[in-house]
Amino acid sequence: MRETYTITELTKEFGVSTRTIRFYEDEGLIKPIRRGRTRLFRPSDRVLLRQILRGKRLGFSIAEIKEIIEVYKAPSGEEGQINLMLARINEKRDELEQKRQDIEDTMREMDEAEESCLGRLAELGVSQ
Amino acid sequence: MRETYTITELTKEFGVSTRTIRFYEDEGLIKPIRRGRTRLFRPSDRVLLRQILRGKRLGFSIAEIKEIIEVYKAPSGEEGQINLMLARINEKRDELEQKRQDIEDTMREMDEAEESCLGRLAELGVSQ
DNA sequence: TGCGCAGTTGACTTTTACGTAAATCAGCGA
DNA sequence: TCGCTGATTTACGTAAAAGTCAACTGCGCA
Repeated sequence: MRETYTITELTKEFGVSTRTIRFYEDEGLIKPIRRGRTRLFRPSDRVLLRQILRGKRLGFSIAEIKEIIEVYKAPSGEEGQINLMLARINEKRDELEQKRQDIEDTMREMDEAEESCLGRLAELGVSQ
Repeated sequence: MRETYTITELTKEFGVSTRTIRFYEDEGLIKPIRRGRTRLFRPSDRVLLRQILRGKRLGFSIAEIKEIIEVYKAPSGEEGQINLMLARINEKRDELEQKRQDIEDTMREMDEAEESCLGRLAELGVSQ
């Protein structure tokens, strides 16, 4: 496992711009360490970036992704805090479940559209 | 099944503003009929609106949702057109599959976070 | 017939998530 | 020491997806 990554290494690996990565830092999503002025990304920053991009693909806003990332972090040991965190986890799970359902529904309609296309192709094949 | 719906009926049912619905019309996603100047939405428009909002929840842009809606519509009978449509369907399916995978991954991490929380709660319970 | 309400149009504004450009800096190989 | 390469900071720009506001219209009804 590498110690650190430069910003351009990460842009190449994930297909995003330096601007994007710095923007996520500004938003408080990642906190790379510095050597002088230049950023050095640890493996944990890389994991975070992967999670951020995953969240983006699912249509979560930066604010929502921030919330999700907060959830991943272990909460401070206090009982109230932990229960609050458990509640948040369930909220996020519900949102994900909704998205999962949306995907299933869309997939089903794709299947129907495909069937219809194949049916039409068959007709054309027969009539030729 | 109702014949038509007014715009406010749909805003209430789907929790969106009239501006939003008119915006989707401007973008060519729905084409309600008119009685004079006022819009009348048929059941098919309502179905379209449902599909649009589903697409939005999944993080598709209006342009992408437009593409998906095009896919639902049966293509013109020509063979080339139908094959093109089949290719598009598979593209969209791949995107959905990616999202599905992203959901699974996020769900798993949620589970881990929950485990960790429950573990901490157990520790607290024991030590009391 | 006058009022209020629901609907429409058009223009301007806002928020989010970056893109882009300019100026600056730090290391390093010739 | 020069110049290049890659990184940084600051600031302005922008596209998408609506929000907001103002002015107008038509209709049911008291």
